[in-house]
Amino acid sequence: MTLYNTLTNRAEPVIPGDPGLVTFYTCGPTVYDDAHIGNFRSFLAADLLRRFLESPLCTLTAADGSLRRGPRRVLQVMNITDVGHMTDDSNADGGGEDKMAVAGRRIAEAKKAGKIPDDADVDPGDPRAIARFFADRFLEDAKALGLKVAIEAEKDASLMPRASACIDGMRAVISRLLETGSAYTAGEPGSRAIYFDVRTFEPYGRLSGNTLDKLRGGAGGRVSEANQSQKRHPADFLLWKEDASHLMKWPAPASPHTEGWDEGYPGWHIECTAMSLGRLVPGGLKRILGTPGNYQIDLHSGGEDNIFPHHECELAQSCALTGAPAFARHWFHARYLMVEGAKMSKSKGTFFTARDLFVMGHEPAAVRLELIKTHYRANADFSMEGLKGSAKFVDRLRRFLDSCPQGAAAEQGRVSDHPVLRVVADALHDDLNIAGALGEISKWMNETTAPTAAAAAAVRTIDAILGLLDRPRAESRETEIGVYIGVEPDAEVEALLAERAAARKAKDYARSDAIRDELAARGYAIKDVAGGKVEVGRA
RNA sequence: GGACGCGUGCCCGAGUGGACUAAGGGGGCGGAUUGCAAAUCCGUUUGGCGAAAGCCUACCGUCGGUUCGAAUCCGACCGCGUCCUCCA
Repeated sequence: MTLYNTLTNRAEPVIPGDPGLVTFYTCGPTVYDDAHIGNFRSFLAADLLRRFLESPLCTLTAADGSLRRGPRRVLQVMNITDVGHMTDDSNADGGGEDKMAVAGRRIAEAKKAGKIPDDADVDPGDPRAIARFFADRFLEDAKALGLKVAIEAEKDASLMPRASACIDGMRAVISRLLETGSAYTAGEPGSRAIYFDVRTFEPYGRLSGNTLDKLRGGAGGRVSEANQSQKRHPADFLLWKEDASHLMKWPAPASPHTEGWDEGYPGWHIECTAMSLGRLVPGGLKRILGTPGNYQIDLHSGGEDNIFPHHECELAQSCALTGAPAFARHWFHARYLMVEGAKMSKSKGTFFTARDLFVMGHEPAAVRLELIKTHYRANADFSMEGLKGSAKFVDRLRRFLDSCPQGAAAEQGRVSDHPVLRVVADALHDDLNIAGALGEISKWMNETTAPTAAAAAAVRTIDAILGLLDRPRAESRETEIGVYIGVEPDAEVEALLAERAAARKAKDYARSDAIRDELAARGYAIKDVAGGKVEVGRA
């Protein structure tokens, strides 16, 4: 399989250290608000890649150049950032208001406005409770959308580590960086800082193209003069900040340089080094700190905005820690999501969280497909029209599978040498060409008028990658006359349906059509189904 | 100023040198079905002529170039998106 590698700016074969086990770190969410569909686009792109790597359809190159067919295991870790980071733009290096504090205010306001139930178990004054609240909601959405790492984390919570639970690891890494001279301390007592010394890491800038000579310090308008002046180089980044006023704080990393320091908090980049290497390298940080070695992970993913500074800095401090020539073999970045042809915007009403869409009645499988169906390296356009198309595809896939004869249990989901699997695999091997694969699947379903048990097996093999058929569906509730899908049965609707049934019986079609219009005006779409019942959904 | 990704038909999106009069989907239009709808199925969707078979004729951001041949390779330009210490 070839995949674009941000580190080298070209599509390259994916070559894991161990062809039977791919280690994959995905930069996860910061849980001070609900994740929006743009966040999920990047997580789902990583999920699609992960599912393909696990598939029997995926062939990878081993380090010795031989080809290895799947299936294989993917050990994927996704962090949850629940340690507040600064909000004050002019003070991005430290200071400013803790994001968790802002989230607390938002929760208090949401409760007042009735958006979150009053009895919701969250204390707006407790940052840990806020983080837990949003982390739980994130996991619900992630599982609904089929993020495999979130589903697995139900059984093994270590796959989605909380930053707040990994502070010791970060402190140990920082202590080591101080010890080896990759980091230094600066500042006045009470607000001292530990910075990474970028000039000690020669390849700095290789990932993002922002090499030290090209960086235009402050071009983003987010650095403060006060902080910049105490650094040895403007690009040096924060590893630790002494700040006893911070809501979430811990003892400083142990070091001769930090004696007598007050409590503080870790910098933005260090958590991912601690959690990725800590969870993905066998033996974890203890082994890395104890025994020198070429410790690397296979894949690292995130959104395009993570490339700089986050991943550049993470790479630098990780390599400084391990002494290895590389940190992640392959860097995978998804581009931004647009909505209705433009940037997501709250004022234009094009800003959606995943749960916004679920509440609007869109099923998770359709949302998932809409978010994965565009190549990860293009700006995808999320549109309501596209979402409808995605829902249709999901329905078509379900109906197709239902029309297949049920083969022997052993046949189901077994790897088969089916022609459609070959063309789908060809597309996905080529830099994860999902749109090409979906086109082939559509064409195949059109051409297959008499599906066999082998076709069912092929669909299951494909769906293990697409992740559509196992998603939760809208609940349906039956009454005497109606079948309510994704909406609550309602007495007024019932009365209208009964009246319409009577009108139709009397062939008073003018009246029956007027009732349909009336229901549409109230936001209900109805359709007559077999057995004389009426299906009621959202318009 | 620097680094990076992208630009395809009404819309979304495959295609990366010859099978492109451009896969697949959506939408539109026509038909089957339905009291009418919805859903589903079939056909159609550059423009011109034609009752029709068909004939002529477009197109891949723009302009150049390479080539027997370009959506595909090269150059310049334009546009969209991201980053240059919050961010997927």
